[in-house]
Amino acid sequence: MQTYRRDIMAIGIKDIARLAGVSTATVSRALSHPGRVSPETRAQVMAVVEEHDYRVNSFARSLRVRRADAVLALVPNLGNPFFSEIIAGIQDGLTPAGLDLLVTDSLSQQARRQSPVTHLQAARADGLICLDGALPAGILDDLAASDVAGRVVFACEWPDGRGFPVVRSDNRAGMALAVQHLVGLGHRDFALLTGPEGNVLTRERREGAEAALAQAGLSLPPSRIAGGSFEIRDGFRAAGDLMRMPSRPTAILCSSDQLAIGCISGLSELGVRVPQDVSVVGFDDIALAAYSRPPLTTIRQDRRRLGRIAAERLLSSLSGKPLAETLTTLPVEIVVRRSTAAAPAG
Amino acid sequence: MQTYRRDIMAIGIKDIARLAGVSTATVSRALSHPGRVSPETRAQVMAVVEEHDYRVNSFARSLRVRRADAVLALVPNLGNPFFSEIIAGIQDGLTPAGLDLLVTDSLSQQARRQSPVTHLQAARADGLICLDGALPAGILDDLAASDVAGRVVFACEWPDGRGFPVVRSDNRAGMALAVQHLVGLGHRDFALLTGPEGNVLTRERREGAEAALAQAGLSLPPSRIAGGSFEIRDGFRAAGDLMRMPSRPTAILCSSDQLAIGCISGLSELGVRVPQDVSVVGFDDIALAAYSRPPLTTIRQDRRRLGRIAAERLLSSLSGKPLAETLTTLPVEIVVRRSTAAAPAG
DNA sequence: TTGAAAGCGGTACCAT
DNA sequence: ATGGTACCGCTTTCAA
Repeated sequence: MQTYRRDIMAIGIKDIARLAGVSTATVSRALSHPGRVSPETRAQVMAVVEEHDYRVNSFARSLRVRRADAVLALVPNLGNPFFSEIIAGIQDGLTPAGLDLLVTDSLSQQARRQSPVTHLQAARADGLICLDGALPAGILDDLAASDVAGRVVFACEWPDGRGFPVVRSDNRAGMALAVQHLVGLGHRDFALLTGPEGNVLTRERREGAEAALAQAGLSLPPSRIAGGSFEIRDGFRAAGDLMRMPSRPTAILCSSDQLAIGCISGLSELGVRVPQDVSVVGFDDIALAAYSRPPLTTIRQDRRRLGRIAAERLLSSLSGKPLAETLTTLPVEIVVRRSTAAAPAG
Repeated sequence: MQTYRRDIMAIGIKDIARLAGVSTATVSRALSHPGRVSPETRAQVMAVVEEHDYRVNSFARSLRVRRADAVLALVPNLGNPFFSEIIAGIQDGLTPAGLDLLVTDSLSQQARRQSPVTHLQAARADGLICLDGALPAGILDDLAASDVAGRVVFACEWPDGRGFPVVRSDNRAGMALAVQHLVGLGHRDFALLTGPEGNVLTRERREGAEAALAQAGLSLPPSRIAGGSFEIRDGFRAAGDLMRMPSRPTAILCSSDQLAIGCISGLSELGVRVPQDVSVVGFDDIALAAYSRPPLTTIRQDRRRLGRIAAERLLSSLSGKPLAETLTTLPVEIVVRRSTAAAPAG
């Protein structure tokens, strides 16, 4: 397909060996196992290495040691800024171990009619961190295959009942926090803006909300559930739908900050005041949450930490240590700002 | 450093050859140059390949063909969601060519005391797309070295006077658009919120604003220039600084949407109404811009397209075609929403 | 059209 | 501590 090739021949280990007056074996050792070489030899070799700015050809090395020193992160959609923090966290976890990060999104994988498993099988990556919980069953089967086992961890999202290791935020507890906050403020009429149908986060957050509501003796009629994606525009649209109903909710639980911001925007357009008329709470605590108007009350999940921990889990799994726990649930907290207030009297 | 290795031995080309009753050469050809193999042989080989889900070991292949089929994207900061659209665009440009995307940020590169050049020299990537215009001079020297020439393109940001190929938005024209819009609305008192000191975008946008202002017979006194980063919190802070001044601006040009949103947030806290008291315009048109309160008037740059074009430029440079132009400047447009209005009488 | 075999650039075993 | 060398898995002449 491609026809180019690296033009110039980079300097190789043989050149270094010749220049330093030692064997290639010694150069290799000086570089990878400095302890196994006499200090003088090492110094000698390193001098030549520095002088010529020699770099080990990573393919030759990987071919020999059967290791890529790279991890693949699979994101549902690269264009979605929500994932950037998690990716940054993954990078944080990988960097100390000297591993590289490969990134793709599910969309372009499909475009190439490839599965992320290809990368593992083709030895391009040692492991996979998957941020997409909605992979097709066929791909999940591949991922569960023995030759790939122990090289995959899910982060943030995950597929159900597959037994993969997963690192996630405590989505249920988060929604419970939101409900309790609102109930404490006197709210009784709730609505919920959900994420996409079939998404685990959608389900967990909904169930978390329903459970907490039930505990307060409240419930969520189907007519009070709207949404269908995590995106702003759907929050905007849902606000209209909700306000058009005969009995209006006084509190809206949103499954993402984007949804919440869109919702508030929609409410404003309709002349509904937040938080005087209705309170809204988000989920995620994205950077903008503190600066939207009004500043958003939301559930903070530490996405960077989530990414880092996922990377660390994968790394220890790769080095053969069995994971202490398959399911790691990170705590969340509520950040009360000004999009929530006491329920309007009446 | 790492001690793990891929546990199982994946099936190799020799196995396929044996199973199909042909030589490895034929298997290789059947896979890479189907035309050079008889239809029967090809079918025979492909059957075995499919059956065992065989994948070419990419390292062995890359070692042999001296090509990585991967491109490295260097982002200043992976955690910054601003870049995700560009990355997605790069992916768009790479996918049709079958190339993989490696991603790192400048921060973790430094942490590893590596330069992106290492990836190129170590043959891990065929080319580099750099979104960081503020690389240290030493690294830029490396990038300019002959053995790396033609394998680098800058996108969005770029270093000055180095002659690297760059793909960017028309930052000056964008600011000019903003100024003209505001001048048309009767504004005479401008302020500018800039990005970080030393950043090219900061400079281009400032110069664009100043030039357009000059053309309208207006100017921007130093006291009316604030900012110092593209981030929300600095927009928030700058709003305070600006409003504390004896003579207040009626229009604030922001070098990013983040800055604009922070600024509006800060103004609101001070009781200053947008757009009745002051108009503010952003730059970028991020997804949230349309949904902030008030919806943000801003300069739209097509970040996805920018990424895609950068990838395409790199690809053609890698395949030896000289670039038609070193500097590619993409058009921007103004999106008028509701954060701008006629200057208050007075 | 097909096969034999020589590497690609390292690493690590086995001697010394 | 060091060197010789087989080999990692694939691609690509070169011959047949």
